[in-house]
Amino acid sequence: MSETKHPIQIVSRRTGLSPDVIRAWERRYKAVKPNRGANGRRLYTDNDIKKLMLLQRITRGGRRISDIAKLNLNSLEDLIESDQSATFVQTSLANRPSTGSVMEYFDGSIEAIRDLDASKLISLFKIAHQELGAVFLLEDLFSPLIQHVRDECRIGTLRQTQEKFVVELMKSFLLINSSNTKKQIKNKVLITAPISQNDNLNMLRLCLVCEDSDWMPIYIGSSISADEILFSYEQSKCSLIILVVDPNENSQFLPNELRKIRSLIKDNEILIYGDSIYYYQDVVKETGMSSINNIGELRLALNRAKNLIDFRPIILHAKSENN
Amino acid sequence: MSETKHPIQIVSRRTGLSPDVIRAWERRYKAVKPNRGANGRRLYTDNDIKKLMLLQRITRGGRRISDIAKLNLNSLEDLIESDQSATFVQTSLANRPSTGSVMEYFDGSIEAIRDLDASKLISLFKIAHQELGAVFLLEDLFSPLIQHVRDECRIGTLRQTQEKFVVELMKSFLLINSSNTKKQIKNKVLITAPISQNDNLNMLRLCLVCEDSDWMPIYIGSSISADEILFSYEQSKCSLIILVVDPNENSQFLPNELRKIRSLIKDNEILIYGDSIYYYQDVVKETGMSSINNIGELRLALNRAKNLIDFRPIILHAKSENN
DNA sequence: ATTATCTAGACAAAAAATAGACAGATACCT
DNA sequence: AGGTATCTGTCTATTTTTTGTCTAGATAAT
Repeated sequence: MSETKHPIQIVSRRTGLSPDVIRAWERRYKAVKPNRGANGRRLYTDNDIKKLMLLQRITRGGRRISDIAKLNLNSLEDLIESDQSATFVQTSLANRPSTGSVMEYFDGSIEAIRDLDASKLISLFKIAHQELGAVFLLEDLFSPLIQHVRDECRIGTLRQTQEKFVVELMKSFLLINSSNTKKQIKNKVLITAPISQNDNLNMLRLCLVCEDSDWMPIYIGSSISADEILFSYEQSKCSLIILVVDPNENSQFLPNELRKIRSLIKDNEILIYGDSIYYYQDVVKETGMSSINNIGELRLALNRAKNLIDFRPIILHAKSENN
Repeated sequence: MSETKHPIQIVSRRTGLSPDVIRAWERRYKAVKPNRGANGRRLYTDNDIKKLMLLQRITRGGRRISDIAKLNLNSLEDLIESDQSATFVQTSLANRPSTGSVMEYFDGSIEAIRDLDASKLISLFKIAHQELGAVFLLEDLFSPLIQHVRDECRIGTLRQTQEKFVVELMKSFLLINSSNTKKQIKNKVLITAPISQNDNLNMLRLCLVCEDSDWMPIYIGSSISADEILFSYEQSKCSLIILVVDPNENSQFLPNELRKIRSLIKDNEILIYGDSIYYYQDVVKETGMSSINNIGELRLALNRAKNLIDFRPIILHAKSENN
């Protein structure tokens, strides 16, 4: 099958080696011996390419090309494997003394945000997370930080990009590091936002609170249509739904969307969380959802729901079986 | 059946090749042998057009026309396939020793995605990350996984929510865990996408490659306006910019946006990365940016740029001081 | 008359080859 | 440590080949 011969350009692109290097390796170490076409141009086989790719990787790992150029494919693959496993041993996490207060994290974060230095910011977050735990990380560091960045943005000291940057990182950090709890959680809660809603950071905050209240949050992101919400709710066997609404977005469709959701999910409690849900009071009442204005109310509602479910654990998903 | 014959003008329009080129390819390499009408004009069949389109794509991809002109349709399709897939899989080897465990991660991930179980998926990712390292995690697990999920989505076995779910988690995971290198990296590269572009996962993939080539990626997300890009570029003292473009999005504004960026950032090299930048060839050439088609090319460009910078380290940010 | 197409040849940019040089690392040897 | 030698990726200069484009003159179509 390897009838196809490749010109040096293609080899270069596939291997990431410059044509100069490829020729040098041939000239100096006979790493590959491509045949020539009638016109003197090199024509490489698939095996040549494979070998060059291996060589490229191994040399980037620190070996000298002269030592390995003459090896055959199998030896090279063995080599790459042993090199690979050797690097694993190296990367062990250093023990970090728990220094510093939240204030230091804050200042360090600001600096990292100013420089758009993601790795610095993340390592700060990691340390803070270890020291403070998820909830306090959010309340004591993230919240004031995002507040501060938004203020600075408004007066022009920081840029929109920097706000996006930090929000994105916080979001990802929470998403990846929030679910570290080892404790057994049985009750699941679906956290999402209907179509045209986008405040992901806030939603992740709710995830944390839920986890803190012994609920297992199922977070499926925002801008989710009614039937996707239904599907996720049934699929993950949640016993509660929290919809996050954000009045800043253009939300003329929200009332209708809420009605659609309710028509699909009839039996269960649905909480609506948002800073200013009073705009939608009427629809909320009409659809029989419970509006939640702040974290305290959320905690109360979560506990109430938990007791309710513990009381009648079986009935909840009766509906999903009719499908 | 295929009685319809096409004049050269039509062929030119359909293939994107100039009539001159089409004739030259026939004269020099007998790429196609159109019959002539009574008047001596060339009349091309649908198959001719198909072949010319394939030839066009392959030559754009770096092969020489003289090498491929005489191949038949099937060989050409194989070739385009292998070149294409080479850009995707690229670094992954056919038989890696860890295939067994990767397979387990894969199956476990599918299950977690089905259940929308974020914590399970993340802990799988974490283990895989430790075992494979960032690059192989992406190439051997994430790429096939996302491919599979998208396929399942298309045939309806998985839902849109589940695709969003896994993409979001992968994105966050990469963002948080990619920058773990301890090595000293001096050169920074800004990775972003202009307004109305959104393929974040791909961008994070580029971040990994950059890191692998000893560049420090500054990732500021997508849909960034020209002046925000300028700001980030100066603020973080990058010496290189990579713009990721995604032709799927509605991108009628892209050419103008590129011009705007170039007008703000005159002196430095700007790379454009995307699967099909051909569409924008003209603007790319006009703005003097370098188009990058695949990871191999990116590696080359990064190395070249690094050498360029090492050679003249001071001149680079002279411009930002005139402000 | 204008436009499109054809042939044949010419041209310049790009790509590839060879040989040699150079400079930053790395290794080796006092 | 310090000096020397080697390694190695890149670059230069020059030649040859490839290849897209252009020109000019002729012919046919609209």
